[in-house]
Amino acid sequence: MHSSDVYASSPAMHGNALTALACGRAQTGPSGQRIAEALRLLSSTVDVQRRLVRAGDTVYQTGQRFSHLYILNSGIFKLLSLSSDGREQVAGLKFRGDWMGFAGIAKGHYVCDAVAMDTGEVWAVRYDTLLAACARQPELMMLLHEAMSAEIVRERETMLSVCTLPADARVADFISYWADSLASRGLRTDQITLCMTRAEIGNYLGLTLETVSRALSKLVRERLISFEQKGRRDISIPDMGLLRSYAQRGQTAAGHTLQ
Amino acid sequence: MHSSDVYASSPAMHGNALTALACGRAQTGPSGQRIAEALRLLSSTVDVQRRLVRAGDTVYQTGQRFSHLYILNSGIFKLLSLSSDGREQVAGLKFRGDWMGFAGIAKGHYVCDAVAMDTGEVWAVRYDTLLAACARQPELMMLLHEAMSAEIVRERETMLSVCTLPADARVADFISYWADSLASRGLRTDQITLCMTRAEIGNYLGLTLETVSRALSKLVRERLISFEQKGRRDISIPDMGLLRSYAQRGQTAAGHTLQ
DNA sequence: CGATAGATTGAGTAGGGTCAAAGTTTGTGG
DNA sequence: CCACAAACTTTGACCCTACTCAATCTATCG
Repeated sequence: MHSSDVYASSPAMHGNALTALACGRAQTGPSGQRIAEALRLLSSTVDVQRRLVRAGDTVYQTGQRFSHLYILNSGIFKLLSLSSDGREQVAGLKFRGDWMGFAGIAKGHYVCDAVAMDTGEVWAVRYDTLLAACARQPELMMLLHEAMSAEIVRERETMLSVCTLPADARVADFISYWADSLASRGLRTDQITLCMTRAEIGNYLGLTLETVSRALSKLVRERLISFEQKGRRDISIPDMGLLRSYAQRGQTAAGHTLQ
Repeated sequence: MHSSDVYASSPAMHGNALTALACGRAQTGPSGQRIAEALRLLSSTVDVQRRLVRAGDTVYQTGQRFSHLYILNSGIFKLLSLSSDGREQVAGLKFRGDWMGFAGIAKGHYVCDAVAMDTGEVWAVRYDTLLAACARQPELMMLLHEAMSAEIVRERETMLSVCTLPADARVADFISYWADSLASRGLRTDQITLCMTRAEIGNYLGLTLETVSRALSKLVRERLISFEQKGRRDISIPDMGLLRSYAQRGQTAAGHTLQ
């Protein structure tokens, strides 16, 4: 088999297009099984350094010299952007199978803090080693490119949400996104735990914590979500479809029936 | 020279970190000379298909099967995101040396329209061919990764701007970004031509066209920019530093002296 | 020269920010 | 095990920024 055969049908081969269309939303990463495959390929091809983390642990920090990429095996991370003038923002959320540190490639240093929001395990891979391995292993290179591409896709979706949706819909969209992220990793989505404070969610969505709180209360009132007893971080989603359509159409859908 | 030597110092080797720190803002791409080098490397390594475009021409459209990446040799492009429910957004701006189509890698189809806003020339490269070439040419692979990484960085900066800045500062930040993009390609920045309507700028920044217009008027009043006679698309920037600090600090800086 | 697309500006409004006061959880130390 | 503190959340009242609607003005092009 000549090497060019391997590349020939790369995008279609993995069937991302179909998956994405089917669920009506882009995926931060490949589906559950694909993630497992990807992790297996990675760990069998390059030397990974495993590290257990607990909520609050930082894997890398803004300004540190770029050297490794990190792949999330379990747990949930947030990326914190810090601008030169002190503004801070949650720039992204990472789940199992996601990569972290891409932005460092172009700059030579990390441009975010990567902070665990949960116990979990990250794999560190030296970037130079990875490049060398990619040259030998086309599948690995494709994997890497898909991961970077997926990050670009996700960031655009976030932009679209932030720029075009009113507050309530933005929060609904956020919850849908979180649930989809879990779903594409084979986890339950009827009941999810947001391991973020209202302030963090607001920061991520360009809203204040009060507005997030009000939006959540409104979603509860409209029966699109409900809180579990004891603690307001466990959310039940009776009908993902309803929630998602609310997010997409702004409050128009509910607006003309209830308000 | 063994191939692993080539990878060893990849990020530092290109000196992006220094450049970025010096100008206080991330670059969408490498500096003028580096872009020329990159384009030379690309055209000498893989088979590029050159295409001249005029304002309004579309290079690829949402939904088309992904097959090529596009590199901008001259001109300015916008990327248009189109969500399933009809919301539309200018998702990015592309200048000489920038790549287009990355988001298609993960999805198998393009997720934006790429539209020329000016006459220019784009180079099309088959993605499968490119992958094969990357395996042989480490420099090419690094180039590609840096371009994808730079896009991620830029998108994060946009998010930060959109989520944390008031309207006037956001517009100021946008103009600074445009000027920086030109500067890093060796072009004049004291006088620039925004080839976008107020509606497009507003859409990109999550504002209405009226708000953009008012913000521009305000910037003129505060002498941070001025319009050229005949046409309100040619903008003079007497002092980039002032404009940039206005963008970063919101209107606080001007607020306590003028208002 | 009119027609059309784009830009500016004003007036009124509403969505979301700000400030403030309680209420809930979680965690810690006695 | 309880009490207290600290962190987080909710809700209300008020206000301001940016959106909406509308009129007018300016360029560009046939």
